[in-house]
Amino acid sequence: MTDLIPIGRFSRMTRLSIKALRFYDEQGMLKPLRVDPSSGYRFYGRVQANRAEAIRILRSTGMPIDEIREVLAEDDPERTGKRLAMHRERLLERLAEQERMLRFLERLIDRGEGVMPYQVTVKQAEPKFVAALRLRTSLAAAGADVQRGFGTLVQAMSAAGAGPVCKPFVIHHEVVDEQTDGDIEICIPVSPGTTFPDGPVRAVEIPGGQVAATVHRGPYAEISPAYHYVTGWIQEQGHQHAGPPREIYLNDPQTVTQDDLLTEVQFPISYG
Amino acid sequence: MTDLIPIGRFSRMTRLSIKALRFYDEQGMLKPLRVDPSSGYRFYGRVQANRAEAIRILRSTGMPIDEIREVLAEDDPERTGKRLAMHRERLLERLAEQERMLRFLERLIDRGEGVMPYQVTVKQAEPKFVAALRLRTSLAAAGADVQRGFGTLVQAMSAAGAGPVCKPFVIHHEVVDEQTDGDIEICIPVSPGTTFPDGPVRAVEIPGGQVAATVHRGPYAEISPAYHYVTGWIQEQGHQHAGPPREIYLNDPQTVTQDDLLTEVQFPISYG
DNA sequence: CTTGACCCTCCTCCTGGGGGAGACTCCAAG
DNA sequence: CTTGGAGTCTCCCCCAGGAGGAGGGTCAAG
Repeated sequence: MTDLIPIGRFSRMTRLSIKALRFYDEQGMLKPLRVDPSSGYRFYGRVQANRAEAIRILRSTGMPIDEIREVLAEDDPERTGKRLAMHRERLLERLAEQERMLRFLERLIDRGEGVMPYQVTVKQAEPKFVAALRLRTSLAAAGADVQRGFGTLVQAMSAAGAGPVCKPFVIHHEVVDEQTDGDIEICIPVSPGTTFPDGPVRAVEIPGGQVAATVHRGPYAEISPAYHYVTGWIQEQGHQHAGPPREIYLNDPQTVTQDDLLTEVQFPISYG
Repeated sequence: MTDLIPIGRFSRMTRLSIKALRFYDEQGMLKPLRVDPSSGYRFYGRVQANRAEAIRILRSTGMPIDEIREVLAEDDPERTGKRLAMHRERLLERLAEQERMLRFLERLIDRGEGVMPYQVTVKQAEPKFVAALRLRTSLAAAGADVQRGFGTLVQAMSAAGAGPVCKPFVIHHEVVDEQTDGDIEICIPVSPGTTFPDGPVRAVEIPGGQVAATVHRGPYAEISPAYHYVTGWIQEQGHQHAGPPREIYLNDPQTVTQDDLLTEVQFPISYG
């Protein structure tokens, strides 16, 4: 009646490996209906194939064992639903992440230029008169801080009756690492002579000069290769660094997608 | 000039953990420029940040270490492109797979009926006169075999001037397991009295009777829980199996998506 | 000279099992 | 009753891709 199924047949029924079944038993998430005390043989009931299948499906979505156990232990279907929804969110996030990386790979393939598709050019940067805001930030907070910084600048500029005359940029006076925060200066070019009342926003003249530059296309988070590429190039050429690097935002995150963002990285150099 | 960067700073530059860097060194995919022979200190060059970044990105898409090593060792950009494209294909496949599972989860959530959303009903199945084709198949080949079987049946029926009078179905005379193949009978109901010339297609009368039935919604590959659910239910109720189970295809894979496929699973029973 | 920040090697641990050794156990046929 | 083959048991080691920590050497600044 309540026929008992040995592990091999149960394995074939549920398409879970024998090893996996024993593992799930050990983990307490799928205990056999009966374990023969003398031989140690595991015997499952048909009813359990059900639960086994659920485990298989959840595992195949990458849900960790502990969580599956919890999900299956949940009586309240509503809470089960919530858990599944949470897992679904996580899956979606990972999916989106992977797709971003995938598109990055695609770009690499499309250009057919190997793994590091940057071209460094040397050019003469003009001196610029800017509205500037100087602050410290960490890599993690940089995105939000720069965003807010530009907001502050735009407000101050409109109060001073000035408009942007050229692309905005950021000067990295110190290296901004993962943890260590660093000193950066957020700049929007304005017409020379513009003045600002006392406050965080100042009018500054940024000197020009020879720069080594390259353009990064893609999400801002992926910009570091561009930096490394340029610094590597400078070293190879035997040039000297001659000032803090700048990032010039060639287009607007509001109007193009992350993947099409263009950021120019400029390093002032002097011929060694 | 060729400044040497100790592992900690290089780790911050590349956002690879120190552990990971040491591991990559050991694996021979990112050897430091110089290793102090007395202290064992690793020193990297700026140029290597480049390669490190590539490794980080490839790893974040889940590419295994060995493959990254090969990709980076490739000189020919075309072959590199090919490799990346292959990896991209694999990523896409996994992505699609995960999305399928995700939709399955979604269905579970939507119904809000817990993890196993099946309802078993008992009903009286009518006897059916069918064009039948009997063959052996394995779980792996079942999809294609059944597809072809229906093709053969339809041909024979049109040759005999008969049309389908009701939904097609398949009888599982033996359990079809992962490896072991089993005996199945593919059936399309036709008007009683239809005859077929000698050949694989025969006219058969399928007896009716009491059946326990449930409907599976979703890809055919995910149907096994329905089977387990019904057999479990039959056992709980104390009924007896009274014949091989049938699958009735309620809609057409040509006209609806995999996710909306409806398959009724019927087990003939007798009250124990 | 000391102190604290770095760095080294070596060891164990994690997840989710896979592979295999060596020993029982079960069932059916001879 | 025996024998053989298939099925099962436990136990141990292995995989990727590192993380975490122990115990000890190094380096530069104060």
